[in-house]
Amino acid sequence: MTDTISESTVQAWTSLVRAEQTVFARVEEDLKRAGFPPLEWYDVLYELDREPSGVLPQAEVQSRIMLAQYNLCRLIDRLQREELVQRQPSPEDGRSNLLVITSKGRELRQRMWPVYSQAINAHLGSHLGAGEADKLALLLGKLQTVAVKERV
Amino acid sequence: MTDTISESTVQAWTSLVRAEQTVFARVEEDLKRAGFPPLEWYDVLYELDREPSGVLPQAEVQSRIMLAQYNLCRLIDRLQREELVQRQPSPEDGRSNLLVITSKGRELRQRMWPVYSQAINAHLGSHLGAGEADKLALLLGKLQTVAVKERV
DNA sequence: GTTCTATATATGCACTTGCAAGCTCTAAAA
DNA sequence: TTTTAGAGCTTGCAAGTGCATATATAGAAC
Repeated sequence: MTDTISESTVQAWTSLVRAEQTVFARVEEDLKRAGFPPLEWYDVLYELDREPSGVLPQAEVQSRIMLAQYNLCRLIDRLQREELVQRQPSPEDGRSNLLVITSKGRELRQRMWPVYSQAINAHLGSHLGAGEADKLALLLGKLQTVAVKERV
Repeated sequence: MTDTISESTVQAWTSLVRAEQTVFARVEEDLKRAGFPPLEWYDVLYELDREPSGVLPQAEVQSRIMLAQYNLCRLIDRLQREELVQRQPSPEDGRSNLLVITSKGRELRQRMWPVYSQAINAHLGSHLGAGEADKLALLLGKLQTVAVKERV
């Protein structure tokens, strides 16, 4: 691999970081202003609420969202303290927790969505013309390739 | 504004957040593995090193990078502790600091760049074909519009 | 010149995060 | 069956962050 990097790549990198951080901060600000918790709370509630049973092993949630294990653990502590989810010992694997969303948790997620979706529209959707959102998602998808074997 | 959001917009949002966070984490991991500090350190050193004089008011650095005021303040504390920058009272404005990069600071930035650029290539550039980086940067640029007057 | 408002920076406190290490249980090896 | 490796989760501690507020200076209004 050469030691040089194209101007285009640098440009893509900086605009990626700046755009994401800007938009993310604005969306989260809107949620906060409406009295809602941070987005990671939503992420967990979303994964559980999506399951008809409302139940998932903690490790499964772990694998779906972007949080280090110890951070998820402590996030669950907070959610549990607010009675949005519960931890239950897994009957199948003695090491594992099952996470169960409560009705209060489902209800919170449901109340958050209108504010959340509107914020996404305002800070992202409204800046893109027809077809541009799809193009953007397509390009960003190429960066997502699962990094197996990166751990040399 | 309607209460609905297009599937494309949601898709753009999720891929934006996931792509950025993934790539960012990988790049920073490479830097850390090479024994270097976090990217925000680079950002500050970069802005100063870019000035031939190596001097900028703290507020100016503030406006160029994405950090809250109090976070920049404490980041400068750390940089100063490592003798990478110095704070000097501004002769023109008694409230203001001038930040001065030291030779140690310039040298660190210079040593970081090869690792940094290679990481950007590995985790971003290499995933994109010819022209795609430009297209991506263009689309992301549309999200960047300065949010004046958002502070109602 | 005094007062009032705004800008630039810093800090105490509570909360969150990263790291390293721990505990408990599973599954494979011996 | 005992040992060993390791998966899943938790936790103590140090470091970083957000919030509200404090300090100091600048500039405008009076």
